[in-house]
Amino acid sequence: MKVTVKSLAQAAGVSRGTVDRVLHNRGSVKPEVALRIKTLAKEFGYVPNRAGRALAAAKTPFKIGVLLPSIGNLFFDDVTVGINKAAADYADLGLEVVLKEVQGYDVAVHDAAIDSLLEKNCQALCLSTVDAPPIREKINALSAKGMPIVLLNTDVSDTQRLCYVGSDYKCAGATCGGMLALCAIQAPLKILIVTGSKLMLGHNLRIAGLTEELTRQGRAFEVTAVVESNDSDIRAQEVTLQALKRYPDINCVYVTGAGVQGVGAALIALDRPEIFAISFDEVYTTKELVQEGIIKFTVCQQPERQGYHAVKRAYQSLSGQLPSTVDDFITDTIIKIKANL
Amino acid sequence: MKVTVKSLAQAAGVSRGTVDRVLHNRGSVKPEVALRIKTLAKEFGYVPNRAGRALAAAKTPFKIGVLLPSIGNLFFDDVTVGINKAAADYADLGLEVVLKEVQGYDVAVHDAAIDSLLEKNCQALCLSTVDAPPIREKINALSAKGMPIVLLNTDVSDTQRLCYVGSDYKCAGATCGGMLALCAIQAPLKILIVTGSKLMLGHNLRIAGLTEELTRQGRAFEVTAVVESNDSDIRAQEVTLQALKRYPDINCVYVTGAGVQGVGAALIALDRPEIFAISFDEVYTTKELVQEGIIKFTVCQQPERQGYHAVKRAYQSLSGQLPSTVDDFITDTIIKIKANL
DNA sequence: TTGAAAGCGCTAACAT
DNA sequence: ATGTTAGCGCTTTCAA
Repeated sequence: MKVTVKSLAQAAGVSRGTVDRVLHNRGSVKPEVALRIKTLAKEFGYVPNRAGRALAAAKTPFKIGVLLPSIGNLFFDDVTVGINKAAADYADLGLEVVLKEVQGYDVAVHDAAIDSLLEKNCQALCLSTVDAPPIREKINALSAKGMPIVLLNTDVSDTQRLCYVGSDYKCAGATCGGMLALCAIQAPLKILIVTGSKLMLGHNLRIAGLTEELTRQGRAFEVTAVVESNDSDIRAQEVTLQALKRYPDINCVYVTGAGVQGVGAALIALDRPEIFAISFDEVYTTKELVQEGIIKFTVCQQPERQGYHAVKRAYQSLSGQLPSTVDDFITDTIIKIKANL
Repeated sequence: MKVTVKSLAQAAGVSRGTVDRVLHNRGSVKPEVALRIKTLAKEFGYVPNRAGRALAAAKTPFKIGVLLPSIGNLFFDDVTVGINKAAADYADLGLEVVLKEVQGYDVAVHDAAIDSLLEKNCQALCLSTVDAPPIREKINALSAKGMPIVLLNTDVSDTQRLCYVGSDYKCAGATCGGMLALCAIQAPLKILIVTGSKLMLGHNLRIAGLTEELTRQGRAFEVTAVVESNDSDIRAQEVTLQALKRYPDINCVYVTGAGVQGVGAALIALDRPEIFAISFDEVYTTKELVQEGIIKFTVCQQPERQGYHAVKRAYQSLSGQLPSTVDDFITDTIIKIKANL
């Protein structure tokens, strides 16, 4: 027999209104009654019916706020596509998505952006944000109040969030290592690492993943130099040029963050097509470089799925479809070469 | 303003019952009235509300029939997982999924299986079936009657189906070619092709994709032999052993279908780890062979997503969410090596 | 051939 | 603090 608000009300000997109030912690219910109803709901395994709620609350949809540092970062275009698809898929189930886009990773900016989403009465959040104390505290405070928070693309350490939806950066790095081992340039690898920032956890994990996997496979290699691009193409080009001139025996370039186009420009300028360059993600310019053979392969993380599933998870949580603890949603680590781009 | 059955009824000057009858072609409506209502619905861009229907028709759910040749074929395990997830996701929106599993690709068996799904009053079908005239005719006849039919994993030529959900086999083959070119064994490639069946379109496309890509990249290669495994591991082991003994200079084995484990067994038996073996999909035994380094990489096709999306598409069609023509859903071509398995 | 009314599960406004 | 009621969009009787 199917468990509904009605059947719960009957079982508890109260009205449906009371059950509804208890289920949504709206107060104005005698604590003992509330407890009884909650117990019953758990016992019978009550799961709210989304169709019923969508219909009843058509004019008060669930509001999910999404924060993306997407301004000036083409990577997030695909994430946004996924978010919009989820929004469309769940629109007639009573979902409204508010998207807040910011530029870069300034803590104060992110902090303010989250506040602005809260002011708009969002009941759940999907955040692609920075791993900094003020943000961490805000996430934990909101979580403690019962707000579902999904961390998207970038996790924040030591937080009680609903779940993380994104890539396994270390696996992505290891995959690059595995590919390098497989592709077996004859000479020992002399690697130039062009990283976005030494402060970005994801970038560091990609580096660790690479070196660990090369070591695990017993491949001879050396990290000749590590330079920072600050995710800027101009800067990436400059530091790559410098490093390649200074260390002429470098035969592999590993680009952990943005700035891929800049690295490509440097390789073209120096006319060193024999250098084995690899990168992450598939923004338009990176695709072109793979097509041209400048970048040999790029390791991707299904950004569209990340956007879609972050919103889906938040919606599921709000509509009470989720168990109390949920697994993280780790997207696949996808190797793209010319042929499957 | 939102377009509902009610608003349509008002606009047409009839009752909601009449509009409903027209929208579902239930007859018993004067043709001119029916036409007027249909025109209005199109004009106003009416899209049925899934929540409303789910609630009203809770005891008469949409019934979607799924046919899989999954008995004895581990590949379909993941497809089934996806199907079940979709079934769960849409259960409270009034979806019921009937799964019919058969063994192999016998036309008569598949034909009968489809009939059995129809007898159970399925209103839409997801079929992973054979490309044979009787099946083709049945699909076209049902499609003509307005039944949404999704072809899953394997397309059937010359059919008017709703859409195809599955892999791009040629791209998968080309991806293998691209990887071989990248991985650059020094000597010219001498390839043994172990195909499932020369009658399977997918297997043939994988072969064509490989050779075309190698040619495109100007890679020296030769297809030394092509043998058939009939997707049986025992047979695959036998024919692989024979071929490798007969052509000792083969340095690459390309397994287009099932029987990967058999090929692995042959390679282990002959102790020829230097042979560059590649395969498709990631059934348990294939994963093990990749872990062991016997298979260098395997190219996968997201079977779980295929199952999920086939059901999702069929549901969307039944619930009137889809435009008149829909794109095929082509899953990604995914290279898996030891590190990202 | 058509209309009217009931009800699916839920929420919100109103009444007690 | 609790109960009652109306109604969301749709389908399905039952009448007419």
